Amino acid sequence: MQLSPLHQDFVLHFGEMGSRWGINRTVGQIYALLFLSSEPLNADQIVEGLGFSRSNVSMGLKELQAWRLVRLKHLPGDRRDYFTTPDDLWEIVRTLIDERKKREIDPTLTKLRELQMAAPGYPDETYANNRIAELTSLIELLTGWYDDMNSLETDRLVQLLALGSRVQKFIATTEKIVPLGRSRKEKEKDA
Amino acid sequence: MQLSPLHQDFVLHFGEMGSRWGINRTVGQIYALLFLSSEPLNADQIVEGLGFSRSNVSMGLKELQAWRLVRLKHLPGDRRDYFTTPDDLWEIVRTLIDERKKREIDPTLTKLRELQMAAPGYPDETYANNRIAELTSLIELLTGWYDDMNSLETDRLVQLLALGSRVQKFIATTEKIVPLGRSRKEKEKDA
DNA sequence: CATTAGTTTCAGAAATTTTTGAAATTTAGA
DNA sequence: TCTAAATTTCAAAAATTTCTGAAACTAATG
Repeated sequence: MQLSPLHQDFVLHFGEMGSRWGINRTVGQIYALLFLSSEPLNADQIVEGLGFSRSNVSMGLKELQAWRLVRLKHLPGDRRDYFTTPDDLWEIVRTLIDERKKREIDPTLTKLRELQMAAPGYPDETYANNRIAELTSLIELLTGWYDDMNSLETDRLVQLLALGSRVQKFIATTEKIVPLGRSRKEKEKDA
Repeated sequence: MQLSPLHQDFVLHFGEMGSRWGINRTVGQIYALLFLSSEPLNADQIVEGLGFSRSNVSMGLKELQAWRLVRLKHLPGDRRDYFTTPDDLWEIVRTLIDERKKREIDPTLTKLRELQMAAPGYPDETYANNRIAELTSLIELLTGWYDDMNSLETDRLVQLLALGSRVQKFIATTEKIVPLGRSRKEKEKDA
């Protein structure tokens, strides 16, 4: 399979960007190829298209599966594995963010909480302990918000994204009419 | 300067995570050390604390400056460069996201737009062209939303984050009373 | 149960990135 | 302008990551 110039360009770009996204060139290119392909592809077709060794492609596919970024398909009367990317781009985005959060943020949050537990053992390091506490609650706010938004249906999510910072103004102007109800939980926290 | 166990633990963690965040171990550790330090540090103090070579620290500091993640300070009567991280964590988060966006997303958006321009030249590749168009508008929605949110003052931003997906419900219930005004621009687009 | 198409593993080769020490450059003040 | 402290550059060494080909493994089918 000879790649068209369009595919070529797209695939090479994703390969180059791969390293910035914390995946390698091979994985980036394989994903790009699958992303543009209307039909599922098997490992040999990928080898043909990209010119990597068979084993490299196998590794790459394994990594993409670990990231939950590709789906495995089987064609009738063919026992080879075929791979696709989800049709729904929002599903891809959600997976991508979930997995990056899992790899890049969760371990740090765990470590920060652990350090915070140990803080009384370092009574002289007030500044450092404060920084750690501040960082922890900031990350907790952000990840909590993310979990919350992630629970929305895509349509609702898109609606909010399109609204952008105007929600702010919206809330401000309507608050006089319909007071912004904070949850009971929050009020108790403050009290 | 011998690092306390608290510093040690924090610094080593950031070093390890560095590779997942697209920076290297040295850079991660230098940043962590500066982050916990109440006072600005000069290169030699960092060398002492972390045990890297002087030149490695110099490179690392240069990279952190390229990321706009450290500030340069000068103490009176001392011509060495001293470095700190901003007191305000939100400033750090904003810089971090801006820079990652610049490195990880903007180049791809540029490439996607370029490919989209060229689409009429590939009339047979309908599926690929559609995928590219869809991906472009999704990324544009996300980055547009981000730019918008980024323009908010921190207090407002925190308010919205704390509210989370409840804005959704809030909008839904109040819309009957105060209709959700889409901007004129948007209405014209639809027409 | 032997064959064979398909896939994975793994040790070493190749490529890339990180780290270092020595030399070069910069700059503030004598 | 000269000196010396401070910093940066750069080529090579060290470490790490990626990639390959050969061998091992797996499982469907005759």
